[in-house]
Amino acid sequence: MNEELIKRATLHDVASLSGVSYQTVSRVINQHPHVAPRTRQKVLQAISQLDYRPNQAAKVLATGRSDMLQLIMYDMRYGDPLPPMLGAARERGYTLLISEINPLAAKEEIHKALQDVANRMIDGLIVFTPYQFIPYEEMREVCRDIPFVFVDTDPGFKAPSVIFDQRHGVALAVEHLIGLGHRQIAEVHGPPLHSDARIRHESFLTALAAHGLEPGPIERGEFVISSGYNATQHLLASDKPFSAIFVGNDRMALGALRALREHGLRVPEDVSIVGYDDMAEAAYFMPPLTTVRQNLSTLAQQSIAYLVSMIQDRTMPIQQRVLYPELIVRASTGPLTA
Amino acid sequence: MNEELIKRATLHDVASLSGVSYQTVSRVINQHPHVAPRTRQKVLQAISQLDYRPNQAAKVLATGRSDMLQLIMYDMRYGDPLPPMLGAARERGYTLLISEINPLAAKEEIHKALQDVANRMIDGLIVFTPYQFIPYEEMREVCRDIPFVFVDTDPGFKAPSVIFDQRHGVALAVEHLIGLGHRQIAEVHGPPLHSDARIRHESFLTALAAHGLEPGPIERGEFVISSGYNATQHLLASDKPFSAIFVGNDRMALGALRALREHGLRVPEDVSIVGYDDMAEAAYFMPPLTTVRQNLSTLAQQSIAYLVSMIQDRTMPIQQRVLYPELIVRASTGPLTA
DNA sequence: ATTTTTATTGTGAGCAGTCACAACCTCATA
DNA sequence: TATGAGGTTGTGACTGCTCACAATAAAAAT
Repeated sequence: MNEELIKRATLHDVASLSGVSYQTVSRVINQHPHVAPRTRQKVLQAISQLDYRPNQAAKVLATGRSDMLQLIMYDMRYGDPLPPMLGAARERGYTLLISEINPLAAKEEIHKALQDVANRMIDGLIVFTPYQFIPYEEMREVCRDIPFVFVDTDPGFKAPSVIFDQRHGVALAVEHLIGLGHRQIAEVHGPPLHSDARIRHESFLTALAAHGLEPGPIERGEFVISSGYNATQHLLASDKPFSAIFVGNDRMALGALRALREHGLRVPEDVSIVGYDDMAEAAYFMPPLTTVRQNLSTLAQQSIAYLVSMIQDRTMPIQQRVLYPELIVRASTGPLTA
Repeated sequence: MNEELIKRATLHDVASLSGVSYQTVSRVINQHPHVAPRTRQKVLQAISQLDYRPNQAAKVLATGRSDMLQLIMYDMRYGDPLPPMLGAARERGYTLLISEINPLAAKEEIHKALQDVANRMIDGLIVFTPYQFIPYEEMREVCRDIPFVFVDTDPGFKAPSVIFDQRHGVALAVEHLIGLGHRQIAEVHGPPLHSDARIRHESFLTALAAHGLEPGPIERGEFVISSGYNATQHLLASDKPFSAIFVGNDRMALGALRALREHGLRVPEDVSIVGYDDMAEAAYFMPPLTTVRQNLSTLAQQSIAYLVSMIQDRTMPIQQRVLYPELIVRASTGPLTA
């Protein structure tokens, strides 16, 4: 009764049990046409009898394809894009594997990590890191012939990429504030190494300049809640007045709300606040946050679609697909009160 | 100059270039001892000259090991446990792959998804789904000889598992409220199919009973913000009075805070609130949320450690490792005011 | 100097599939 | 009845690596 050592059934086991060749079994498994219904039946019967499961590693080795895509993220706690990415991949018949990489790590370490990924016989790679952490040519070299798409990287980056036009998003936010009468607009931006943070910051200055306005006080945060809190305290301590704050992401905006409240300032009566990202909680902040939403479903769809088309057609030209964000107006912004 | 079709170098290419056998090359790659330094040098030289990269699929096929673990989550948006899990796996020399499964899907679909995972030549599986979605024996059958650990499942579930003693966590929360003088405690619990939600709910009733108290009004939510908001409105509409609410998770607590505020009730002066999970934002709620924290690092460490020990020793007995949560007291709870 | 030990290398046979090709069988058509 | 067309099956040669074993060389012990 010692069934410990029963080996997994292979294609050949199934073949000999059902009295056909291994090739025929392979055909049945891969849904090839040109298999007689009766034969197929026999094979399927043998498969279930032996509880046969095809060995993926062997398949990958033989075909050179794995039907797996890998998504590389820079921070797993920011999980919002994951469900749409998984969905988009699945829709196209791919399994999406997810892993993390630290874009601020030493160059060698990054290379090692990327090579590791590239060797795992993956059909394509999505690099979701708003850090310009590796040049295109270097990436090509590391990845060999594995196609990859950058997501959320710099505009104008000459590499396969899908991005949001954050300049546009920031302009929407700033114009909204200006439309409400605000002229002295402060800013809390994120870490400059973070592409999104840098672009949003630059766009903020550009947008103000386009309207002939000088920026109000500016502080730097790190995209985490506490840094938004601290930065806002610094804003309040500065002698430059302001009636609104543009905050680089929603998380920091949450910190900003607390700082203002502790200072006895009401939002939006005393200070208006605009965030960025429209995270799930933003609608439930006190008050609900006006913010810029980027449609992550679209982003995921486009990224996967682009990647898959590169897999299928190696001559696919490099392009940058640009998507547009939208402004979500809630209660954290209001007209300037004299 | 057509370098399109350069094939990837193989072990044999390296071998012939460096004038040794393929086996020796293999030894160099796998850091085996018993390779003469000079030989190793020659081989390494050839490897870098050919830019050789070992083919993982072939390795997996030949060894039957992949040095990969897979983590199955039920909801990717809940990304908090991911970083510690990735770290814990990496520390032990494993790459962690992450994927999602819908525990409420049809049984067949779940089986298919699990088989898919199991066939991918993975060394071990962590199932992080607080849903009793598959019996132990069935899971064994699907996974064959691949070890797996359930995380965050029911206490007393006879399967390899790592859980938090939520009964204890809830008791801490309830006793905290009772200690503040509260006697009429309402509850917003999560969906009963969700193990955590159910256990927290049951523990809430038990904890009250242990102190001879009747529960206040009880509403059901779905663990998302809006449901906490709605449920709390229902609580307020009921005729049962209460001075505190125990909310099944922090997200719903956020909704509850808004509902109370809109109702003109102050927290904690009029109503105290305790949440569960201690999500990153909880400290920045208005007011900062008193909640129950579960140390996810410890959870990750223990899960991976247990899984790895099962991989290394197939006779490892089934056990359930129980960890303890702690109460984090913030400003959302205060003494009962007559 | 001879034996034993130990370090270093090479050989055959897998691992579990796929692909390209060839061979066979029908069946309808000329 | 012969002839192709096409559906159906089988064969050989791969995919790139590791394992167990054997063979050799060098060093240590007798």
